[in-house]
Amino acid sequence: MVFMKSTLTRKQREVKEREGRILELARQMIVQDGYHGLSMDRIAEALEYSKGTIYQHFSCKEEILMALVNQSMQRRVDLFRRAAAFQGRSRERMTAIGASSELFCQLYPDNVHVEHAIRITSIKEKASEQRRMCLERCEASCSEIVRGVISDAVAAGDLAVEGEVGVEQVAFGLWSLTFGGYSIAATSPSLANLGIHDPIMAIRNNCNRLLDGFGWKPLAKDLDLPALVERIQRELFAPELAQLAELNRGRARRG
Amino acid sequence: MVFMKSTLTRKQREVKEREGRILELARQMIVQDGYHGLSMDRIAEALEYSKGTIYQHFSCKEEILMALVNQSMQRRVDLFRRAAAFQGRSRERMTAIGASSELFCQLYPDNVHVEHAIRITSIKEKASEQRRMCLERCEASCSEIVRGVISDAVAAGDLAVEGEVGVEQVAFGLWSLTFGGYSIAATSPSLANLGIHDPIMAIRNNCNRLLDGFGWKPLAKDLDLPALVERIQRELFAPELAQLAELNRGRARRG
DNA sequence: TCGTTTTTTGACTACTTGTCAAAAACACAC
DNA sequence: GTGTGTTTTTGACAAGTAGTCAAAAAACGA
Repeated sequence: MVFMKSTLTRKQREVKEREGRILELARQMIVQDGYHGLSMDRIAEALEYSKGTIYQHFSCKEEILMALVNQSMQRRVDLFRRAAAFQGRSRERMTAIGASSELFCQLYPDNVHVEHAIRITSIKEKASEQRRMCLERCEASCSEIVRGVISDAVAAGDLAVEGEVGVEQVAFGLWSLTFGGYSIAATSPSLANLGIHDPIMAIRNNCNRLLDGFGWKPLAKDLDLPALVERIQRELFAPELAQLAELNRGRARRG
Repeated sequence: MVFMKSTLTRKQREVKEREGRILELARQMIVQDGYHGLSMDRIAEALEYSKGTIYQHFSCKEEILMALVNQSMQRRVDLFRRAAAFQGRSRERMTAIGASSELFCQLYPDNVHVEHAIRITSIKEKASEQRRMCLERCEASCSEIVRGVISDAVAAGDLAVEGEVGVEQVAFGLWSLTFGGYSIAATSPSLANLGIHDPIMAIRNNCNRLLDGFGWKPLAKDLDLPALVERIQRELFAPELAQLAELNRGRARRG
């Protein structure tokens, strides 16, 4: 076949669509019963295909995990990129990245579980080179975007790096704080008992304290952060906010 | 038997000793191949007991995980308690807790993996009420110790809490930063490529930046932190330091 | 030495991932 | 429609898990 009516044959589209359904179901399974709840047998049964067909899409369980995490990570990179392009001072741009991170975690709450899963077992080793590279590229992109903003801050004289503190130190601090915070929030059911009722705001606040500690100007007290975040959301992430509102409406309806 | 020669019969001691061997082996398995590498069959085979005997000690895999984590957590509580008793200003005492945390992670590096594992699958649900309670008590103890020092700081006027910032907020910040930092350090092999060559020092530095951001006096710049940490280690954790040195010597010899 | 209690065993069930030869579905020429 | 070659789908199969339980073995007490 030299040329095709569409970019894909009917069959190919069908297969693609099935792949999506597999991933969707896998995501649900992981959310419900954790990594252990993900079973190739049950996927095949639920989708009314034989196991062999599922294995034609994903050569092992780990491939599904990696596909899921890559799906999310690509969206995260997109959000980060748009955030870093925010017009303003370096600290405002970093606030935009923070806002995009919050949005990401709210839009794709399942992702926390999946990301946890790939960090535990030796999943990366079993997955294909291709999928591993994809994840690495996404992570590198995120890291680079963040470090870019930090470097800009240094260049603009808003942030002083000296001695032990380097661009990487700041990036690692933010990464630890957000990754740790969201992980705890997702896996510690009794966080409210410990006095944290709004984890997202708590994490946002902690990030700002950390940046203040690094002396990144303007300091939090010199910014109207609520207004800034509101503006960022409005200017950069209007579609995502609408999507989130829709999602919450659906959740409220369901229970 | 109304009274016994020893507190335990010979048989009971034998059983206790075996339980220790099971846990030791399980820990090794988890370190080597992650949660997936832990197999009841293989434990039985390696220890030359039948599976049934292993199941007499631990009714399921999750019980082993929980036993391991409890083992570590009890040691952590002990370290935290001793750290909080350090004589000095509130921030110095918090530095002592930080030092104890560093020590803990170095003495029991396997624990990071185990703690990760119990956070992922629904292990807590499957484990016995007893073991679950034990873990909860340990976590509560750690949290309480940290919050105690923070409260003391507030009472002494070294730290101002107002508005959104409460004692819990500071505690959550430190928890996120250390948990996240050590998790990333343990599971991201390429951290050095990202410019972080000494994760422990990086995490320590970040914690101090965060506390500076909260305005916890004396600020890092007004303290001789290296000297303080050295003093804390010498005064409070001499035995653990020796243990660690021994451990490192062993590691150096092996590889 | 013998009966009783406790401990240990390994075959068993029910599940998992992953493979692969054979069967079914499909595409296409005539 | 019919025949033919290719692709896709299937489900029985191997090899490995967790956990159970009746029966065998060991320990104990008299």
